[in-house]
Amino acid sequence: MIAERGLAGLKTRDLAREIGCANGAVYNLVADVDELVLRVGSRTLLRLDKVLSAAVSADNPSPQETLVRIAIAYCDFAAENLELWRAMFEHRMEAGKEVPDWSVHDQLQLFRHIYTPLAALFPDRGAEELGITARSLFSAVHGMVALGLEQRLVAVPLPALRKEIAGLVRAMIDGLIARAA
Amino acid sequence: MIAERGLAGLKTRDLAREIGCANGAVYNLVADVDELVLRVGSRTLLRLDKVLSAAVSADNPSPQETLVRIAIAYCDFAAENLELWRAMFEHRMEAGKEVPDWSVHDQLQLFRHIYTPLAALFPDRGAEELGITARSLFSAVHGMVALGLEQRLVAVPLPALRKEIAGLVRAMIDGLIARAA
DNA sequence: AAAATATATTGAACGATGTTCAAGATCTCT
DNA sequence: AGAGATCTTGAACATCGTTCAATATATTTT
Repeated sequence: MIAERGLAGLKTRDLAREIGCANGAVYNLVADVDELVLRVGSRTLLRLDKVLSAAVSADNPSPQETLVRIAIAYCDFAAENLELWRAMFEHRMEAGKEVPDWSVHDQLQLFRHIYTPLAALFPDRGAEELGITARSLFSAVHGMVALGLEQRLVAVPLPALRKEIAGLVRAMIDGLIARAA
Repeated sequence: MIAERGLAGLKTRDLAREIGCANGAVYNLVADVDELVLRVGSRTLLRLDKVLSAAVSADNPSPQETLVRIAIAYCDFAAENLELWRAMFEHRMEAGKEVPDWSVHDQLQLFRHIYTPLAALFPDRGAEELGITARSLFSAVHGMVALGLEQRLVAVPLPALRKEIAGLVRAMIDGLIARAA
């Protein structure tokens, strides 16, 4: 239902009807909608993980090229799974509640796709520094994808967006290498 | 109320009580909450615009340095106006409704802070190409600020975030110049 | 096989929320 | 002062997520 109608289009009553049970029966499977959304998010992250792995496994590209491919694959996945992907970032917990550990874990899991090639590029750097760099790289790419796929402002065609992202990643890596030298 | 309790903490009844009028009277000032949020957003954007202007007006920095300062100022503004700033990006229109022109205009207005120094850096490029580059730069910085200020995952202290952003902007510009040569 | 216990399902009801609207109050202009 | 326009009120509506006592089903025990 999220994939078809977006996060805002997910209603427990519609969901119950689609499943074929009563309103209240939804709460036998899930504590509340927060958990439901997070569970869907984890499935989406798992599919994303496979896509990212597949994006580099074919040949053995350089760390730089690996990072570029990861970014492009991320962009493509977001475009092809727009609503599911958006739901993960649009969703906010009910006031006061924390994101459960299993969900945080599933999110952090994906950073290894960025962390590993970064570590190969900068063997001298510590784990914490690499972690921050990985987060920065991801955030920047994520921002470009998020606003690029939002039709609200300037509309950018997907091929142009992919090219922009590739340029950004290459520029960031070059910049990091230059400052390391 | 958005600044204090966040976008999700804005309720029309509380608002009416705070203003000192009946529930329904809110709708004499505003068509619906969507408009209310957008109006608040426009005020926030106006304040942001002033901050960005002030960030470069003192001396006369190079275009590169100007872009770095704009990015840092954007980060600082977001940190100091966290809920108001978040509200602008978290808010989604009611299903089927489009963002009104005056709001889109107020949003696009800010791009000149990025566009102008970019145009100085790349005088040969056309308006459309510059527009795309400006959007990319903004998206990348916005992404870093958005995820950086979100405590959910890895917590990054503000000074570290500012340094990361400055590095990203410099790297992107260097990369753009290198490819232009 | 029957009774007893545990579990699952139902759908009406609750509380919160955005929004509407007829009735009443207030203001404005002649 | 009176007529017409405008504003204000607060009850009522529709739509949500969520709860829960009653009912139905499944499992275990005797």
